[in-house]
Amino acid sequence: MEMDNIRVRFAPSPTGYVHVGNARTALFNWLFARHHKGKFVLRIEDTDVERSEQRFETQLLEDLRWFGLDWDEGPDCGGPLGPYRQSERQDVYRKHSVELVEQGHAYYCFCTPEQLEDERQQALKAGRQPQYSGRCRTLSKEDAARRVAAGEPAAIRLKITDWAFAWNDLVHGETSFSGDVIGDPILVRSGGVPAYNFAVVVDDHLMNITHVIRGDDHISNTPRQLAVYRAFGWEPPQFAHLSTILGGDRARLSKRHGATSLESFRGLGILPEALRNYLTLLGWSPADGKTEILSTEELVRQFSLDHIIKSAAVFDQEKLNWLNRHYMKQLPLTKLAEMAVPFLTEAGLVSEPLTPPVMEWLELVVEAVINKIDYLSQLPDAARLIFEYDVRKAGELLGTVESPENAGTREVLRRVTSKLLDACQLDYPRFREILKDVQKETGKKGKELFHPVRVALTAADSGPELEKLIPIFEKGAGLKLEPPVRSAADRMREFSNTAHLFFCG
RNA sequence: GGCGCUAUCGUCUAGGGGUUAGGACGUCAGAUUCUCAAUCUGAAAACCCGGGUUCGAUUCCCGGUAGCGCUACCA
Repeated sequence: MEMDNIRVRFAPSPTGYVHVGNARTALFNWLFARHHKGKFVLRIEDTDVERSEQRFETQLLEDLRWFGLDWDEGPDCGGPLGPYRQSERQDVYRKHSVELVEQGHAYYCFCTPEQLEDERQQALKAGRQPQYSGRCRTLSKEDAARRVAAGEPAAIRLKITDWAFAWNDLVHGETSFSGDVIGDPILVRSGGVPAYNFAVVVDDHLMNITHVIRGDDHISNTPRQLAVYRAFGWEPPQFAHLSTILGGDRARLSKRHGATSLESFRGLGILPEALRNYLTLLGWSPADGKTEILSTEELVRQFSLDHIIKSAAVFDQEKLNWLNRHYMKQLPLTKLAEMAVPFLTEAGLVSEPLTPPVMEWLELVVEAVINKIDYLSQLPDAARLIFEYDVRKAGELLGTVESPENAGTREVLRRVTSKLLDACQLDYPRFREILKDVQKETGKKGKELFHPVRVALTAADSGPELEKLIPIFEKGAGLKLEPPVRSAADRMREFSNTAHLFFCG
């Protein structure tokens, strides 16, 4: 295979929603270009997009950039073969379509949509192939030109003359279609808007695209496009068709399956490197067949079209989560704390100003809960027990401390509380000493000792290690945060008052 | 209806005419920890069906079935 001057493209429509399937297509193109040190071109298919929806393009580019892709030529950075927006290439399409008509490869079609729909329905009813009859094909050129000049609406159709279309698909191998299954396809709609199958071919050729890597829903479009290449006498690029991504119910992955857009993954706090790794694994595997965790550099190094699987894959959020957890743990705490800020702020757990000491403290917070979450947006919930203290909940979880059968628990909590209140400077070693003393005094140890203390301190019966929580409480209390974080002593004081620890038994 | 694409554990996949069919996520069990999580160890778990070809098919061929796509003046 000719591997010099590789040029690939990603040509999305700006809809304000980058589906993971499209993201994966973009990623595979990008990986292929980077692997071969070729060019990655971004082209916007916006012929149908309202001018007022221009903000969608901005959003699209931002999503792709967040995802970690960069492009050598595109609507924002330009390039030698622009413009890179289809809406700005209308003249190009017009010129090329007229050329085909003049050469006799295409013709004007005056059939109305209603007429065509009628024929279609009839063919379907009669069990025939619903296909354009070719009625306008035989109109004389002069006649057609006259009607067009008179302002009659006309579409332009391509004359299909070939018996068969075949190509060597880089993923699927030899693929072919018989020529008689496609009716003469529309090149330009009567409104003057070019049809997809025409515009892509013109663009891909004019932009010197060497490899077209796209979704396999385009396989059946390929013969139509091949026909356009042939009509122009252009050499077609190589094609590689990627399988579809399905949801758990084996239907195409769509919005109703949950998070399916780059934006939604970003909102969940999924790391782009995790998503890149996961999406690449969905349909591609490294040469050793075993490695699962591959950095983007490694993906670029190893990527190759011939390890792409042909069958559709079901999107598995659990596996993405697993990769995301991995990449989160790889991140330096400073970085992680920074990324956590928006999520914590939104949950109302922290507020400005986030001074350096506060950020340092947040690193401890993030570290304490990092292995309890799949992605960053779960962090506020996991860390809530640091920021909020619900004394009633603590009481409920511990049951009635007044009752006789809880005498042991009561004793533990009493002693811990008074020692905690006496301790002027609490850190974990000191806390540990206190518990040791209480253990000696009460004979309680292990779970019996720790559990009541944990519940009284956090109002939850599970959570991060007390070893991590104690310093977080103490340092947090010293920071004068808004809302404030309460110290261990403070929590115990309130608990003992509410539970009447010292007034019974 | 026609045409096309696809088919290995629940999921992502490796493999390939003779293998104990490999890895990963998830699940379950054990270890560990004050708890949950994390971690470590282990277990259960797959070649869609039928017919060829062959000494031998999960692998190659054909058919079926199922899923998906296209069948547009959608992209």
